[in-house]
Formats: sequence, C-alpha cells, structure tokens
Amino acid sequence: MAGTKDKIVSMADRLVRTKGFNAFSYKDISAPLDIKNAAVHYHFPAKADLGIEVVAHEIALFTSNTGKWAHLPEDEQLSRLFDIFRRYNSEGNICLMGSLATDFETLAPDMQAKVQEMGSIILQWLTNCLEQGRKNKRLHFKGDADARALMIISNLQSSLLLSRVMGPSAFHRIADQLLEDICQK
Amino acid sequence: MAGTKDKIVSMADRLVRTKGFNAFSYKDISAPLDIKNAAVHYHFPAKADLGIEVVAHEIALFTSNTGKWAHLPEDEQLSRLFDIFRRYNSEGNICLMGSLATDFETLAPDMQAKVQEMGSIILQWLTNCLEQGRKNKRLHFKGDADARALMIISNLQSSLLLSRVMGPSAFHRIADQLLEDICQK
DNA sequence: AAAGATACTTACTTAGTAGTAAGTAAGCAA
DNA sequence: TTGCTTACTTACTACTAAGTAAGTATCTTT
Repeated sequence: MAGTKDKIVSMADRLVRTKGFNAFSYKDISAPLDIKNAAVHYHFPAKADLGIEVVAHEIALFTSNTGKWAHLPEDEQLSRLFDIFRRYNSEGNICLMGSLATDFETLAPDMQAKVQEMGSIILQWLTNCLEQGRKNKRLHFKGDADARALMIISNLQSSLLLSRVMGPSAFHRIADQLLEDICQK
Repeated sequence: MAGTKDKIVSMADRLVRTKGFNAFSYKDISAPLDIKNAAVHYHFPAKADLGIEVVAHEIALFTSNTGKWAHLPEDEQLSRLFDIFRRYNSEGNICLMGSLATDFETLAPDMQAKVQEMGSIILQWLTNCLEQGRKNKRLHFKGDADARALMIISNLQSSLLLSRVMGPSAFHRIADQLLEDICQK
C-alpha cells in the first residue's frame, strides 16, 4: 500500500510537469487523493518542501536508471535517455528541468539549489557518456563534450515544450535528427 | 510620451519572461507604474487579453526585424536571430515561447491560439531561411530544413532556460556550437 | 458652452491561496 | 492502563488574486 506521502509526491510531480510549480495548489493534490488540504501540509509544511522532494525523487530515479545502463555501450545508453523523454512526450508531460527552469526566479533558495543539483547531475552523466562514446568510436560529434551535453539536454527539454505548442510530432522530429547527427556520421 | 497602455504591455512582457505568466499579478504591473490595479483592467479586462497583446507585440517585432534582414545573406540573417537571443540572455530574460510553453495548458484557448500563431511564424521564417541558405551553400546541415529549424529554435529557447539554472555561460556555449555546426563544415 | 469620449481612481466583491492551531482516532510501548 | 507518536481532520487566519461598478477629471468635438 503506497503511503499518502508517496501519493502526494507523485501527484505533485505530475502537476509540476503539466501545469507548472506556481500554477498548482494544495487543493489540486488533496482533492483527487480525497484528503484534506492540511494533510498535505502535515507531510510538507511549505510548498517548497514538496517541490524539493519532487526534485529529490527525480534525482534518485535518474541515478537508479543510469546505474542500470552502465554496462551498455554509450550509444545504447544515450538511446535509453531518449526513450525516457519519448515517454514523457507521449504522456503529455514535460521534463522537470524544463518546467522548473521557467519558474526558477520565483522559487525558494533551497529549492533553487536542489534544481541546480539535478542539472549538474544530469549534465555530468551525459558529458561522461559522450566523452566515453567518442573514445569508443560509437558516438561522433565536434567540440567539447560538455558543450554537446548542454545542447542535447537543451534540445530534449525544449522539444517537449515545443511539442505542446506545435503538436507532438515536433518531439520525434527533433529527437530523430539529434540521434542521427550523433550516432552515424 | 509612451502611453500607459504601452507601458503596461512592456511591463507584462518583462514579467512573463522573468517570472512566468501565472506567477505575476496585476499589482506587479500597477505598483511600479504608479497606477491602480483597476487601471490595468481598464486597458485589459482579463489577464488573457494582456497576454495576447504581449504575444501580438512580439510577433510584430519579429516580423519587423526579419523584414529588415531580408536582403542579407542567410548565414548573416541567422546570426542576427542569435544576437537577439544573446541579448535576452545578457538581460536575464527568457524567450516568450519558452516561458509560455511551460504554462501552455493553463492558458485560455484564445491565448493558446496566439502562442501557436507565434510559433508557426517563427518556424516558417527559420525553415525558409535554412532552405535558402543551403541552396546558396552558405549553410550546411543534414535532413529536412523544418526539422533543423525546430532543433535550432528548441536549442535557443532552452539554452536561455538552462542559463538561468546552470549559469549564463551555458547559453554562449550552446549558441557558439550551434552556429559552428551549421555555418562551417 | 454643452455633450461625449477617454483614461483613469475609489472602493468594493468574490474566490481563491498558503499556512496554522487545536483537536482526534488509532496504534504501539512500557 | 497510561502515555506517546503517527496521521490525519476541523476550523480557522491572513493575504492575494482577478475582476467590477460607479464616480471623476480632463481632453475633444460640435
């Protein structure tokens, strides 16, 4: 039996990705879970506490996933990352970074720090993956690996946003071209 | 004498780019302009009316700019587009599309339509610019011009978001790599 | 000078928001 | 059995949001 606390975090995650952090309220969480507003405050006194938990959960998930892929060739690892975003897209979700970066200036300092931590972790992993992949001749790109990592993350993030406005095919067209650019050459 | 209405739109534009559409209130506009809340409602009865005007203003600006560049070679036109984003970055602003795409699901239908219109106009221009540029051998890229246009817009948009979280150098590293990829080869 | 439009202000309503203080029911621990 | 903890609910405060109705000062037109 998944506890109330987990359900709240899961609900908040979904809401951040669909409506944005500033656009959802505790009522949006409490009503569907059939609990009271104050029950959410019991587990997460301030909204920032809930936001931090959502980000922490995402960091844990990312770390767990990339850990499982560690034995795979780099192009395959990259492909798994793309699959995650592909699923976000089909579910109408945007990525946490994309959503929270927009509202970044309005977030509490400790939540800002957590978002930055998430960014660093993702970028570090991707930079390493690209670097190793180029060494093993499985990936091909010009310039610094960390600049290229920034570009890829930026593209994945934003393609989900554009998909929402221009239709979901936008994501696939960007992702396919991106993979083609870097895997074959 | 710039009228109050223009000042309101300009203020709203800045607020959308810094805080997001859902995170600012009419008070954030009326207080700095030293007018009353209701004065903003006089010009823009509903918040969506103001949002639509902000987007319309951006469309007009974009059309005016690209019109002025029409005589330039395509790589130069592209470079001008990048300059605009470079200025956004140095001012700590994100682009309208990036900001409004995050909040897209929470926007009124007529405002959603206006955002989509803006997206179409920008993409159409960029696709055309890329296509012509490749024909004239001034730009070099693989695949469809409209997929590439999506990628570039997506990268520019999201690099501003990432800059906010990971530091402003993120934008420059992405933009420089992007231009290098497409101009020389 | 009179009538009307323009651009507001004053003063308000309605409907939310995050957050809290105090109480309670159920389970466990000594 | 008494006391403590967990996980809430009830009932609220303080505040902020968008939006409105009615009044006013200042131009503009006739």
